[in-house]
Amino acid sequence: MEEPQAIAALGALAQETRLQLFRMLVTCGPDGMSAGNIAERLAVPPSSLSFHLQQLTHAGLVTQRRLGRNLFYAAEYGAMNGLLAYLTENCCGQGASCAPSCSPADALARPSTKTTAA
Amino acid sequence: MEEPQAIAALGALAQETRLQLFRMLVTCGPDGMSAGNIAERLAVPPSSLSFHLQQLTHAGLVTQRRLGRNLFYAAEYGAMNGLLAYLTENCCGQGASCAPSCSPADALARPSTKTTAA
DNA sequence: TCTATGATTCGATATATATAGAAATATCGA
DNA sequence: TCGATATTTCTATATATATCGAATCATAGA
Repeated sequence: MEEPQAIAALGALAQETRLQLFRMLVTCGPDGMSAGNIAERLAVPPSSLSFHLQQLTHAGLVTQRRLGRNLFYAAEYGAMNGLLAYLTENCCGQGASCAPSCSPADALARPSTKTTAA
Repeated sequence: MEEPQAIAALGALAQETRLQLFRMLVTCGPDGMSAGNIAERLAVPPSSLSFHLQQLTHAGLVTQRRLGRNLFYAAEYGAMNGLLAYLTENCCGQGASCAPSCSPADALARPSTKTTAA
């Protein structure tokens, strides 16, 4: 992950509603959750939610998928994995051996992303 | 680390100047760097730098220490460690075994902080 | 105490972000 | 095609953040 992407991801998560939203999507797994369902659970007006979903999507942290009338949003585990890798590499001094890797969930979600992230 | 602290840390790092600043401090080690030195290296006006240092300090990511006329700022490895732990725990599904821990640098910088951070 | 230096705080301004109602768009089922 | 539902986009507004010159504060040395 490059610096601009890392900044985008950090900024996307640095907000209460979005952090809670992302955490919820993470627990939901790859199938994700519909926008309406999210709005209800988080008690956020639809238009506000849409704004936050857009922020997360633009940062590459969530993906969108339509199912009938519903739009399902799911956590992009690879992006979070990449962010963790970036932070770990830039926080632990130069030659330190820090083990980041979110491998279980990463493998669950998308095994191919792992190479690009680091 | 709790959610509000995590949000503060994420927000503090979600800015180009501050991310670069923090990365620089990380490479500097526990001794840190004087404000003037930072300002020169990052080519940022003193007042602007002061603002960013305040943001990072308030988020607990850096510490301040006076040496004569100079104020030295150093990376707080424990805070970054805590952030990584928080993100890892909230990104990797529920029961996944993700190893975050920035232990080498944490030990290098301040072995006592480890208990408070997590 | 006076002056120079290092750094912050103040103040003003520009820009970005967050909130949310209203209108528009997309899809489904009848 | 029409109405109902799901969701977004538009629009306005409030709030927060970023920038940086000028003024202020803190320390050291003469």
